[in-house]
Amino acid sequence: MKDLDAIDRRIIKALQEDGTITHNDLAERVGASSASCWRRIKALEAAGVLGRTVRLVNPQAIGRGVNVMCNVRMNSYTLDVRQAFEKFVRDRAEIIECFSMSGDWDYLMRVVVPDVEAYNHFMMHSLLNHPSVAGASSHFALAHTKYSTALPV
Amino acid sequence: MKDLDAIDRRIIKALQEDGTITHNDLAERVGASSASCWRRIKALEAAGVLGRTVRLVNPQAIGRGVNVMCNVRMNSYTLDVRQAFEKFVRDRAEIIECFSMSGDWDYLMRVVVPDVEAYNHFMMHSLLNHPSVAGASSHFALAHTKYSTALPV
DNA sequence: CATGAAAGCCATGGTAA
DNA sequence: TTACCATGGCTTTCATG
Repeated sequence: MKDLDAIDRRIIKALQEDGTITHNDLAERVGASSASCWRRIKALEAAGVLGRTVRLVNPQAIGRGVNVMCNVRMNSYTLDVRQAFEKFVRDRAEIIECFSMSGDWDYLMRVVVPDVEAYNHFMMHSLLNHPSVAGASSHFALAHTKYSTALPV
Repeated sequence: MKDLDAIDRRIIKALQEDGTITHNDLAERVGASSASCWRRIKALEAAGVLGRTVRLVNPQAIGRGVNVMCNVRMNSYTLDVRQAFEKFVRDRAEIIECFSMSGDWDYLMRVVVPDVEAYNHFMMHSLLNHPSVAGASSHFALAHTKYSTALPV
């Protein structure tokens, strides 16, 4: 973990908000020269702090407005059972996020689908058919109150 | 909701993976001309399909590697109580995502913190002190199995 | 040693045919 | 769709504190 000064933090903050900002605008915003920003960005990339630049898409606009939180329990805890499930998770594009959890359930996933029927299909034909899965419990989101990709710095 | 042809879908897919791709590379990848890509992107932006371009940051590298899922229950269901809570959520940078939920709890939040102690502080001094909040239940993530910002198209 | 100023190259976005 | 052009951003150099 790299230690960051105030200007590094401001650079990270700006790039998390807008990945298209030019070095000149960035320089003005963070109070450094454009060349200095360039060098700092390179260093932050090399240190693994800054990752990919991605374009965000409006879920409603492409008919993926329904979010479901799905808790999953494994039917055993051997490495291969878990790895098989994690491969399944990686391969399914509708599973946006997945966490291995402490507590009553083994995994928590966020699944995006067009509608309830599509979720039913996902559950019945994909998830619950998977040999690693012992059970699942789903909760539908009523609204997406907040969504951010920016971590506090 | 705009209807998309195959090329639109490929453009969205590419931009979700790499927001820095040039129109020329994009054109080659999706099988259209660069000018055509440019026009389609403009139209997708105007239709609200394509949103911001953001830079992703490695949570571990900046000391925000601990994810906690926090279920929250309101102490009443009037509009102002909910709005006060949602403002709180927006204002706290460590709350990355928040959903209004069906089921036993009213909200589900993902909170990123440096360590367990910081989460304790967040709970005791911020969340549980909030006048809208009746109770909360937290679950720690052991691993971030999958994280994607790309919706299926 | 890192920074800021300056300048050139080149790739890119935008346009016209 | 293809070709072109001008804009401006990226990258390097160099002097400075």
